[in-house]
Amino acid sequence: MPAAAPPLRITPASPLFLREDEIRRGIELLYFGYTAMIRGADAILEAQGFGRAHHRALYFIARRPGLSVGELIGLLGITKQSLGRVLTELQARDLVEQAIGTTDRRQRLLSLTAAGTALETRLFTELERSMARAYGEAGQQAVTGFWSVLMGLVPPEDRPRVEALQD
Amino acid sequence: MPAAAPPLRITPASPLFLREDEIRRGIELLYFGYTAMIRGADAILEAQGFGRAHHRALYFIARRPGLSVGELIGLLGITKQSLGRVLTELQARDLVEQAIGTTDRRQRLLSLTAAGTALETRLFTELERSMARAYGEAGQQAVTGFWSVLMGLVPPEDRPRVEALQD
DNA sequence: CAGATATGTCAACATGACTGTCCCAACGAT
DNA sequence: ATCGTTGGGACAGTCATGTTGACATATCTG
Repeated sequence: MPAAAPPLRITPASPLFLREDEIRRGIELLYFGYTAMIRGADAILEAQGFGRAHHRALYFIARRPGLSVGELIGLLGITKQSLGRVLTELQARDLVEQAIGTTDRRQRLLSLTAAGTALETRLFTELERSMARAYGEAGQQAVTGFWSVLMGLVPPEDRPRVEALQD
Repeated sequence: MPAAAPPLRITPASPLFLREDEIRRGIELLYFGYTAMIRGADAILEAQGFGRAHHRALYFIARRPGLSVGELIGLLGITKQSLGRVLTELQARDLVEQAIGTTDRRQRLLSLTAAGTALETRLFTELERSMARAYGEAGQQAVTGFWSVLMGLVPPEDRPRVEALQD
């Protein structure tokens, strides 16, 4: 059972919820909410000499162990040169390891080492703290709305890739 | 009246909506949704030789005309040196102007020129296109949930600053 | 008047993205 | 079996945007 919701006073969207004011409210909350959630992990990363780019790579490798370099590039939306540096550093620190692809031997399938899993868990726990508090304050129904709007922001052609993360 | 919602199949949050899977879903949707919304304006910015930092400054100056440099620094969460470079460039291009503070003459109150307003409007229209589509697909009630969760992500001590943007 | 505050500026540096190029190994089809 | 394509790695240079630190100036406040 979820804890009783503390009083989070949110003005509901009006029937005219496509007015500029309400659009701007969404833009601003998305900006501040996103940066607030991310910020929690920054101290851990900095202590390790890593940045947010390393975090994103760790996150998706943890989420889809055995994914190929190309798939990770697609998820992150960056170039292979940009990812290359990050991946090299994570491997040098024994947080990420590669395996030769089984069906296609050109592929390098990425996974976390035990140390990598440990770090990713610490980072995830930070994000989880923010997100769980927000979910708990807002309630189950609000969470569904939150997901709906965010998925609506993703261009339809990119949605399958996001859905595919959900097993 | 809003257009009939197209079929946006979103699995609702389960009663156990604080499980790791559902937390991860929120993290991922927040990441992909945020980047998708932002991306729309990038082409306009690049054509002008600007980046996202310029966009954020323009956005908040448009939102709160006459705000001081210190207030803008607080909203953006960056140092005055970082903002200084951005602001200098925007002023050199006659998009932003300064006025001496009325009650405190040390303050520089920022506002957009006509050209600045024109550019900000173009950029906003891009964001609005994404956001309005997402709102429309998800519906009024989902928008309220979207706002609730995002506000819950913002640390309570930072919430007044976000609320203050809503007039 | 003295100290604190708002802002500006110069310099050095770090991160993380980009483009462009070249390379090699492995796949796939002819 | 050769050949074009693909997955991945490596090197070089550049750019945007953030950081710290130090110092200057004008103005406010006690």
